[in-house]
Amino acid sequence: MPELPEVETVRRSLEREIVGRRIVRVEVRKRRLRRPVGLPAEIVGSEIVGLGRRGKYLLFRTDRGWLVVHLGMSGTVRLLPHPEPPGLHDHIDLLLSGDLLLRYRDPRRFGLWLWSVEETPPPLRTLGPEPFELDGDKLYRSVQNRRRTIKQLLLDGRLVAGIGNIYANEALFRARLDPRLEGRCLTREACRRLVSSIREVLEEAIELGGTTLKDFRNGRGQPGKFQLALKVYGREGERCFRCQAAIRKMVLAGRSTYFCPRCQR
DNA sequence: CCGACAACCTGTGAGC
DNA sequence: TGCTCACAGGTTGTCG
Repeated sequence: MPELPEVETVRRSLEREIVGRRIVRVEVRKRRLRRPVGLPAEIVGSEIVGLGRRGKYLLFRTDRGWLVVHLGMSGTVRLLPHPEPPGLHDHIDLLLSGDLLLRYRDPRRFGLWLWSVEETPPPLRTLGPEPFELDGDKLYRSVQNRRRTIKQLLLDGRLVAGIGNIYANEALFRARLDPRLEGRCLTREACRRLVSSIREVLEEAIELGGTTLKDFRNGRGQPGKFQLALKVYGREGERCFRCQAAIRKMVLAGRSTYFCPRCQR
């Protein structure tokens, strides 16, 4: 579910409410996520002093360390002003001072919760630059010898952080690049165009509160609106908004790939 | 080093 | 209606 714009949307929706509060109680009802949830006793009593994001990771900065959260495919975090009994798949609760409850739900359990005393624990160490810190020349250097397709390369977090399947498809459409092109086939010019397209699409998506295909919600339970602005994702057989050709769908490295066969070359 | 693929989970919708 | 199967927004480990 959540790619960079969705995680940023969640971050913004939570920040004001939670910064300055203490973590009063932690309840883990299901430890088995992507990795077993390990939250030390030290976390209880800590104060949340900031909420950041790196790629698709949410970073709760406390006065004692970092709580690192990844939402996986189906994770959601929401704030409940009044405690209510947990539902199926509500795996983790953080009770914050002032009786605010931060509740984590994750049906597929691909999410990640870990505590770290450093800002950059292992899963973040291999992450590539934020898309907003990337430039065309840097992207060009990292794809120029690669035989994998540009679509696969965009999905590789070691190259650039935060881009998932929806926005990889959308950025390639905007840059008018065929997702099947091998990385080494891209010109410097194409890389510059692609980086601009990535930035644009991510910024617009953040502006619209992310994409809600099905169950994405921000911390206040509100859906995003960017699904209304998608140009190719999920539009197989429909007309290209630019040239009217039929949008095609194919599977690339196991992921659904949508593109306009006429515009993207 | 690189790339392909399986694995980790549950829910849902299509097709029969 | 009910069953089975493929697929879904992500990451990581293994193997060749």
